[in-house]
Amino acid sequence: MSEQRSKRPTIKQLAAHTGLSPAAVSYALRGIQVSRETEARVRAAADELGFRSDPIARALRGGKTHSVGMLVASLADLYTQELVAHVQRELRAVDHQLLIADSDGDAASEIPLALGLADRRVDALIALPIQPFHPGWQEVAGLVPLVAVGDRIEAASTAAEVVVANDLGVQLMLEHLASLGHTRIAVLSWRIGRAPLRRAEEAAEAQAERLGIEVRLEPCEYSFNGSRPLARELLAADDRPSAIFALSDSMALGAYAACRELGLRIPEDVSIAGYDDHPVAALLDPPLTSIRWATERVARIAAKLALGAIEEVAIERLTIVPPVLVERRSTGPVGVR
Amino acid sequence: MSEQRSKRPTIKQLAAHTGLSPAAVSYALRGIQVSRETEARVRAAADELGFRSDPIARALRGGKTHSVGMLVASLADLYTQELVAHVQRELRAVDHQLLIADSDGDAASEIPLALGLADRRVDALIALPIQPFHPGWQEVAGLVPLVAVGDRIEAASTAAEVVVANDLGVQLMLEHLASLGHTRIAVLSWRIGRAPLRRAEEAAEAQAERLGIEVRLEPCEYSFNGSRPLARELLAADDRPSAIFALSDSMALGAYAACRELGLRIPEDVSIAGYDDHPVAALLDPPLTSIRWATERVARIAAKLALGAIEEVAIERLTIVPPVLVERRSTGPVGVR
DNA sequence: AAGGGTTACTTAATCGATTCACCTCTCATC
DNA sequence: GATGAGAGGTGAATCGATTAAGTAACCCTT
Repeated sequence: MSEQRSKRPTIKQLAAHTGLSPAAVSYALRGIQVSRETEARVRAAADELGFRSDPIARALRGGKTHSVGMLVASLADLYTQELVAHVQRELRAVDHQLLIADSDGDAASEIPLALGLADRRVDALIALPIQPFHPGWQEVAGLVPLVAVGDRIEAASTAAEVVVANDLGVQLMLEHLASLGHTRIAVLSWRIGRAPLRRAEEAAEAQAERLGIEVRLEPCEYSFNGSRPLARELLAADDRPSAIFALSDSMALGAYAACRELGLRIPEDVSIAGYDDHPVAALLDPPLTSIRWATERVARIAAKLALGAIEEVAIERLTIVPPVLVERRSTGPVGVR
Repeated sequence: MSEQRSKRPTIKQLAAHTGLSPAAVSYALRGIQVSRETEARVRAAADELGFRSDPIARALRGGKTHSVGMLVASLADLYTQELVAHVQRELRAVDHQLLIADSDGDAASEIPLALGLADRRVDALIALPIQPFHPGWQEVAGLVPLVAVGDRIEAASTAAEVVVANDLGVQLMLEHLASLGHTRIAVLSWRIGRAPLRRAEEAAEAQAERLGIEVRLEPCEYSFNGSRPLARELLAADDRPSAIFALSDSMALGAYAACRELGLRIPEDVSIAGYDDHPVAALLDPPLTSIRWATERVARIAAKLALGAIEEVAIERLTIVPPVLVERRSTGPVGVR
């Protein structure tokens, strides 16, 4: 079973091969304090033996690991996947590795996972927190530069934050729906009633009052298939809402499926709205009205901030991304019943 | 700028705190060769000081890192994202970390990325290779247990392989389309004309001959938005195909969008078929006919195999997953022109 | 009471790279 | 020809945990 694992050349073997000391080789590889000639000789030997510096050893000694951690709340979610993909692309461009941890909606595991990433000596940590108030973030931020995305982390001194103004996004959508005559709207939220969705929920309630419409918050499993039964139940009821506003495109997809199962037309019988404006949203039938907050841009900003924090250059401490309403054809005027 | 990074308690501090030697603490934490009393004392001290064993130091010494690497060809792709999400979930259940590298379709970077993951001492590596023939895999497999997914890696002694019988999948779909009367079919493939898609392409050509139909292979950008202009061009031509078979649901989505732009009805004017059967496929309008190969199951198998290889238990060396045709409403009989 | 076998530790080496402190030349300067 | 500076190295400690080898104490046996 246990095959023989080959071992790669170390700096010590390079030293033996070139007749230098390990220290000299180390310096040579980084081109400091050595003669041109020695440097060339070491590089040649390194190429010949296929030497790759061991990131683990370097990390232990305290150097950079060229890796960035990312803590997400649900890798099953479409927009999170987008975010991850774009961050990964940014990092790849500068030869950094991405380590992913997924709390899978479990608030209690969030801090331990973040600490676990810090223990692995990631040079920076990008987090999409679900518990921004947890004091544990303080410890995390003490171990590694922390970039918060989506919501502010109140409990710690983060290196930077990229905040999406979700209260504005919720406002835009509810205004849009209200202007179409909707007065009974179901808002699909996440089962964990915490930030950042808590803020979105608060915004929804505030807007409901302001606009004089009825908004019902429905805690939901966070995925296409999770929202499907809930949407079905809501739409089958006698007092069914005239519009469903899902706080994520993934959940909106579940609502689409429920409509089709029940034979309801979108938007004639019920309006459906999403959040995130995932690329898929525009390809649905009908195309989904959603709130765009430029996932790709946010990902790029987050990655740049993380890299900036690593280099210890001055970075923007707080970036606020205003979302916009993308009106497509899944929302329409309230029909006659 | 440079904030003070706090340092966590080490085994040495635990030793000082308990009056034991570092070695004794190390043993105690793993419950071997120590008295019950000492073990309890050490554990209590560990809890008190908030001790977490340093995975980097452990890795350097040669122990397990409790992390698994995953090399993918396109994190932007829906099915890859699914795969990653499910693998991550399996790993999380046993407290392992996932490290991701994305070659982004660049064949040349595949081996270096794999080696980079091996350098980080992942306990096992799950790879979705785009260059299964590359001799570099031999070196990778020599460094870390290698689990190949999607296609066999010919060039190396892998620990295990999970192969999807894509030739069968292609056959099923083309037979289905042929039985509906389609004789001119465009197959959207990937721009990198390599395995595993090369095998799918070969299968397509073989089936075309067998079934007596015309199949045109169209190399394509690998994403929704990438396939959109190509599909549009194909469908706008005079000799447009009566069916489009995209070798990934992501690309099928682009074809949907192209149809809508051109005012073509699915499946009356053109049939669209996908591959992978992503959860979104069933939610489209019309629901997408696709080939299911149970992404979640494959992910679970791959994760289990990786973990099995780590534990050095006997594992299935070759698992072949037969895909099945999921017939939905995006494919139909050829209409009259 | 001497010998054998456990148990519960301690000491020191190890993993691979980095870095501090030191050493030895060479060369310019007065 | 002594002084000093700087270039180009070397040796050893270090990061934190693991582990082989060694030791001291103790119990049991004959």
